[in-house]
Amino acid sequence: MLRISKLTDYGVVLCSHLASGAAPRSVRALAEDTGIPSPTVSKVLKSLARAEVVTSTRGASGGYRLARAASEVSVAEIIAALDGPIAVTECTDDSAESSCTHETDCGVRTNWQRINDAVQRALAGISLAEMSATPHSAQLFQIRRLALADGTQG
Amino acid sequence: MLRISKLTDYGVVLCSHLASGAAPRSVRALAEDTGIPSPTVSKVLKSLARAEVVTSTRGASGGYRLARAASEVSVAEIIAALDGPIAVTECTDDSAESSCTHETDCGVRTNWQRINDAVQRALAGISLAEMSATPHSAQLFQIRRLALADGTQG
DNA sequence: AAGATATAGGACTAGCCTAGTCCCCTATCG
DNA sequence: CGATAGGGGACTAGGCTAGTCCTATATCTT
Repeated sequence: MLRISKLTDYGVVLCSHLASGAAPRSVRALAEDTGIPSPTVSKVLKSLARAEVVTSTRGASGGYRLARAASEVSVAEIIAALDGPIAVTECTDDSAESSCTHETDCGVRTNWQRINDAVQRALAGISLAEMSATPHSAQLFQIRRLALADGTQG
Repeated sequence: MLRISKLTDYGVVLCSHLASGAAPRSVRALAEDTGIPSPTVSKVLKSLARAEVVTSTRGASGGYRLARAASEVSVAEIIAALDGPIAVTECTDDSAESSCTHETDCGVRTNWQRINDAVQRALAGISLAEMSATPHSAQLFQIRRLALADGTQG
């Protein structure tokens, strides 16, 4: 299915909500806004905080904020924070290369790597600001930034 | 992880092997060549046959062949045959839209759809012939064809 | 015609991973 | 000092993936 996890989807939605205001928002408030159960909201934001996508403030009237401007946070970052590094196949993963014992036979491997890079590049080129854009302003969503041609022809 | 399933990976490897010759290859022979257990090889090829990516010949000296030239089979097809339609999020899937009850709130949705299309387009632009290319001929692998700019700005 | 070869289709199972929950600790504000 | 809010991690249930196996069917060879 080539599908990202639900938690990652939540992450994008939550960050998108955070992008709409500068004040820290509590887990509870975000849970109410998004309909995502609060323990799950908490879990997602904890991971995002560790990846320095969001920052947290403890104590009364604390909560979470985006660590940077929405335009400076890429979708790829959010995915990486919650789902681990983007690896389309096991071959393209950092670890566990021993599981594929016929790498020499496997001419396919290098090219999976390229596809992986391409997908990575695509997701890195999309900012949270663009993801948060309403459908009405979809014209502002420069899908052209997804173009993968740049810099991959080396 | 944004990862395709192992079966899909196998599918690409198997098709890649099939691309190297015109004669039908049996499950057993392919299993020996690739190191993939033969029941699994069988399962994968059955799915690919149903999707008309490969054709089968029964009986003695039968086996599987590519249904078309390797240059005419896209990676996206193989993924779709084995993993189902490409759907990065649940929102972008055809069915089960009821699971997301806050679609109106969710400005993110339309943009996931675009990302989905972009990934789809990327994978559709890569042929099996290109995937099968050895690393040495990697320069022939026109990653430029991954460019997603074309036709997505409507 | 008979037997060997090879796929078709589908049922079934084990194991892993995701999603979600919960608990206790620490920090900050009033 | 107490209330609020996040930090960290353990734990569990469910679903999905990967893999196996069995029987039926088609084709070739002798």
